[in-house]
Amino acid sequence: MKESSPREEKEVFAAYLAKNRLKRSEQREVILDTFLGSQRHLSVDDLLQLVQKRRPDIGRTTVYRTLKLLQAAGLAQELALEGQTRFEREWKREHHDHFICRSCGDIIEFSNPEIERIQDEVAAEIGFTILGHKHQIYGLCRNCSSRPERAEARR
Amino acid sequence: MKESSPREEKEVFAAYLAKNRLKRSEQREVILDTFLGSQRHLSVDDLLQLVQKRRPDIGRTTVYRTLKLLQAAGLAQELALEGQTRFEREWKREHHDHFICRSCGDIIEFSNPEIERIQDEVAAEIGFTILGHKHQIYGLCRNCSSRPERAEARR
DNA sequence: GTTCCTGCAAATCCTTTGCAAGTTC
DNA sequence: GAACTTGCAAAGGATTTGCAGGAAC
Repeated sequence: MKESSPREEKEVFAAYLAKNRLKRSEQREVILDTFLGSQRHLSVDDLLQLVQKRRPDIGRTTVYRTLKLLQAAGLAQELALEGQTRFEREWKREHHDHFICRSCGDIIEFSNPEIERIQDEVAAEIGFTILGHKHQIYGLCRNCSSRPERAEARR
Repeated sequence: MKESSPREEKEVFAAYLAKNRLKRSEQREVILDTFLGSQRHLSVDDLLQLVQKRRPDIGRTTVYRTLKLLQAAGLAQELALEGQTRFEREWKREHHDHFICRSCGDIIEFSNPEIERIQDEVAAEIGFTILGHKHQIYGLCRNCSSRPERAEARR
């Protein structure tokens, strides 16, 4: 499980900006820092709130725009869940998919080489070239499974 | 591969309406008919256009509302794709997932018991109760794979 | 200085909702 | 007639865009 350091990701971002003749800015730095500082699956609002704790004057628009840059730079990945959008770190992370708890909202990552392999086989059978995939499993996490009656109460 | 007849689905819808003390209407009939008449994966716009060929006075709002009813009745299922929403028939259809061609937009269904089985295993390992899942594989279909240069041109 | 950024407000896109008029039971 | 439906217009929520002022190079 190789995790890259935030340091490396900051360099990648700097390189990305340079290559595209874009400029660094205080805002972009704060947003990237905040994003890297949270290991969670953040919504734009989550990120905005965290960012504004440090710099209340940073606007939502800039967060949206910076997230686009992070995606283009390969640092962030968008997760389109039922009804909501989240972002997670992507740099040097192994591919993985997600379990999503419908009760508490928890997101659990998983990866299974078997599934990937079968996927490739099925694709090969129909001559399909895979560029990416989304595999989300919805249900109740362990905690919420054991408290079905009050599941919603656990936020 | 057991396919139910439109007839059966119409009865199911009628029963659903009756059970919920809702009323039948010309509009609902036309929308359901049109929906059943197309074996494709329809967007709301697709459906609206088809519906309006028959009854130009049926509004988009009614299509939205009727689709909700069809989902509630178990006749339609929403497919949340990257950036767009589609609807497909659900009644008595076996569970399946989708390949989506990013070039021509074609949607190919597939199902693989192996994958489902592994999925269940992985879920069991972490005590997760599966309620549903979404497995979408994006890429290029056979046709578009073989014409990479002009892929976008194929609509 | 020129080019790029930022935040705001306004614009989009997709979907839902309020409401008055029309239908179904 | 009471209850439900419809279509329109308006409202919502999420995301993008135009633009004038501000920062980076």
